[in-house]
Amino acid sequence: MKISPKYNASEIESKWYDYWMKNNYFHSEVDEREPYTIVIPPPNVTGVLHMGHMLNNTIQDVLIRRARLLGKNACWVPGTDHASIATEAKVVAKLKEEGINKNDLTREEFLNHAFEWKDKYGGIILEQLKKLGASCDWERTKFTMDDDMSEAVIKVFVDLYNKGLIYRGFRMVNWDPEAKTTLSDEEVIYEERQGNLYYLEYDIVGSDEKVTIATTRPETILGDSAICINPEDERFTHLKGKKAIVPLCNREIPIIEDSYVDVEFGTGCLKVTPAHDENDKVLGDKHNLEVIDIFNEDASLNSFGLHYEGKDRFVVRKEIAKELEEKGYLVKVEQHTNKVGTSERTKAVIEPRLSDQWFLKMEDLAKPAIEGVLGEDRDVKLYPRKFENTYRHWMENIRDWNISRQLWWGQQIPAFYYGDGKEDFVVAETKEKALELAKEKTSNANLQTSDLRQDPDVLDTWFSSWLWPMSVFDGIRNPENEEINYYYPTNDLVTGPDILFFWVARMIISGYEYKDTRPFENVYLTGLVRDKQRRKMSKSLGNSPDALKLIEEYGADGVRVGLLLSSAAGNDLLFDEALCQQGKGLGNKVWSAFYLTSIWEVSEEIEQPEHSKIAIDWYKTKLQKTLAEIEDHYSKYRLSDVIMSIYKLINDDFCGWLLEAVKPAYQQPIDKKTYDEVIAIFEDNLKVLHPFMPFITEEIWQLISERTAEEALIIAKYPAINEVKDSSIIEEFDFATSIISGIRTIRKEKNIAFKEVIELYVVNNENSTKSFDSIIKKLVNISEINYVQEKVDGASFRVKSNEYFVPISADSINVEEEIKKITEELNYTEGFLKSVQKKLSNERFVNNAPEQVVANEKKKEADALAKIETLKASLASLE
RNA sequence: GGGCGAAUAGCUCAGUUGGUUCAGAGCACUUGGUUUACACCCAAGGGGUCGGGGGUUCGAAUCCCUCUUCGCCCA
Repeated sequence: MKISPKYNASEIESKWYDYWMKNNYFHSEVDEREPYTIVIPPPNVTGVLHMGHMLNNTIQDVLIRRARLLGKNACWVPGTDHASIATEAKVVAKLKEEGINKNDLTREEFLNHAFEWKDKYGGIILEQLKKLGASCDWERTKFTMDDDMSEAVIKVFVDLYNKGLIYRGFRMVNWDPEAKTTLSDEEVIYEERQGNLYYLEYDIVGSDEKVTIATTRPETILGDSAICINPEDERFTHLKGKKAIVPLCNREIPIIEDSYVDVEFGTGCLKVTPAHDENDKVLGDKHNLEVIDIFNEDASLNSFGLHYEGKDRFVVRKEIAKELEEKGYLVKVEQHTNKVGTSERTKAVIEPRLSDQWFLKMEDLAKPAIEGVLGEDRDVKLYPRKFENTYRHWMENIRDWNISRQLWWGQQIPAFYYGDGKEDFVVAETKEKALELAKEKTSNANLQTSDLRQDPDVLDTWFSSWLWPMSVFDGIRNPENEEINYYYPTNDLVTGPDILFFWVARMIISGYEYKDTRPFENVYLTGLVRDKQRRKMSKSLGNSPDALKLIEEYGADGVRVGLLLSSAAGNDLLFDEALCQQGKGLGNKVWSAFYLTSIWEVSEEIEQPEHSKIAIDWYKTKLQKTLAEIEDHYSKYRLSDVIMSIYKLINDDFCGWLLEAVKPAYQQPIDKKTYDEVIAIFEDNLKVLHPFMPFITEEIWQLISERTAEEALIIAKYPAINEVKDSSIIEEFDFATSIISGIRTIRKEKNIAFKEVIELYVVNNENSTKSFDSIIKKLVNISEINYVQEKVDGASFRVKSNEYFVPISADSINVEEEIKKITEELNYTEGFLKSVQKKLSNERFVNNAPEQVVANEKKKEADALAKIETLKASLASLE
């Protein structure tokens, strides 16, 4: 068959993806083989592919394809996440564009719009993953709001409630005034903001004294319920037991004492606003203070805001500062930098707010998950291990999880209210069951479903995704079904460290709670993808390359290799398109090597030449050694080292040395034995490379010979890995390459063209093997290698104590230069010898160092001595 | 403010129990090379006080102390 000398990625990639799909290689069914399972971290249903996904999913695909080649039953479950806040925000924005206000819609109408949106844009990202080559089992695609998935979520909620782990609490929560919802602590991003520190004077009741406090939020004085001083602080002793008057609203508030107050900060005197600050809330509870909430749900002021009622908090901050100044309460204003919590989704400044929420008690649930990861047997292993510390810190300080969200998009909380009392509700999977429970609880047999009002809030998205590894196999609803028993626990999880707590830790918690086992064995935490300036890639910066364009330009194979080349687990990846170029370069290299073999004419007539036989023997050993190395890297999840090893194997060893060694002269045929062996070796290389570059390897595999569907590369058998017992051939080969390098250097220095045949003379002090002579002769165009006892006139170089000579015409020999070169080498070697001997003459070294180390130093000494002999002899003959 | 981690070549990073991987890889750079598979190529080469200082040791990139700078998480 005629092979094109150039490789065209885009045509070939879609061809093979279709072929794999058609033959159903990605699909997995329960069978007798060992399973290998990965569940995808479900991307947001409305998301588009970005660099982080590309990295993530390439890693997963490498692991899955490798498992497939190793003969395991590989199952990669794809899917998407309903991402309640993000998706609802997008739908609200889209409706707004159409002139529709969410508040004018019923819940049902809104959800119809949302599902319409989801059906239209949902899953685009999964289509994009196909372009990358992701070999997911698409028949298993799940969505966190599929009916069965939602059922599982509700079932778990009810179960946890019945176990007494879910409770309703009036708590300080993070309130997003723009989305009008609570956020979990993890969804709040703290940003450093430049603000002001306002120093305000409060009058003291019944005296002319005043007290000055410092605050960053003057608008909250209207919610003040105390002034707090440190009991140790002598500056304020005189205020103990007195009362202060809040400016503007003229309310009297007590002056309390608590050691919580930092005497160094501000004036050492604190105003307490329990409704609007978490620490103040704690103080308030302790000292039994009044709670005065001055905000509406959009963070504008309510009636406690006096004449500021209805105005936004930031407007009020400016205006009230002005009023306070005019009325003489404002002493001074200082510049002050503080950390402000903002919403991850809407970017709005979050407001601590007291509200009714649902919470999950975490402390006891977390215990098995702490033991699982940090216990001695490391039931769940994190890669890289440095994240164990972060995990420990979080898990040991875990707080109850606020699982309710004031949204419509998501699983509605299955709590049903039948009255106005705080405890007038029941929790059940369906309204019918709820009615029964409510009848029981109230002893009112006349209750109707219409008397029940379901809690309007939905559950936090993570409350559905924490079940993901179980629920995709229906393990919650049917805990003993065949699939969950076969595929669960899954093997590897690949995700970013930014969701170690949001998601990974919670899956581990739910796994131990509901299956009494880990959800996965290994967690590979990838780094974040950053640009060359180390900035996080983001839409707003516009520094994220278009993923699909990259694939178009470099091919999916090239992009995959490019991404993995520089991404050690847990390290951020500084993305540079040049890496994709390197990936594409490897593809070209492989293709071009294949093209070379395709144009050879094969002859059964000729014998296998010596140089081919040796080169093939060497490569086979080298391959075994590299396979073992690769195995080791895989076991440590060091994929960038795996691809680097493969890169060097193919680029340097296979193309650079083996093919050069066996390549017949121009337009000469190659012997059949060598050809067959080279092709077999090529096939092994393709198998090793396949997980990283699935497309080009399958293409070449199928071009090498006609294959049936059962013989496709994607399901081929990975090369056997045998222990290398004798690696002397590799050492001998390395010695030969040093000789080849030496000759190349001489050719370059002396301007001897490659096509000019030269002779080589050797003084073989090392008594090194001659078996590589044929290869040396071929690779550096030498007519004859002559073994001699004495130095020969010409250019020279040394490998260990061996000396090599290339005779050249007398006028191009510069004796002085030769002497200088040899003298330098001699000086260096003598210096080296001296340091070695110094070590060896140190009694404490010889007595304390391990035998192996001492023996090695002795060998270094002997080698150096031999080399010095050679160099001195050379010098003597030149002078 | 609390916790965790990092600093090695121009860049990105390896370097496991202190000595056989001990100063390394890839990229970038410099120089030379194309009738012979690949210029998306090949070859040769330069380049680092292992962040600073101190200590332990026969021996330190590696262990300890300290300082500096940076990153991440949490409050």
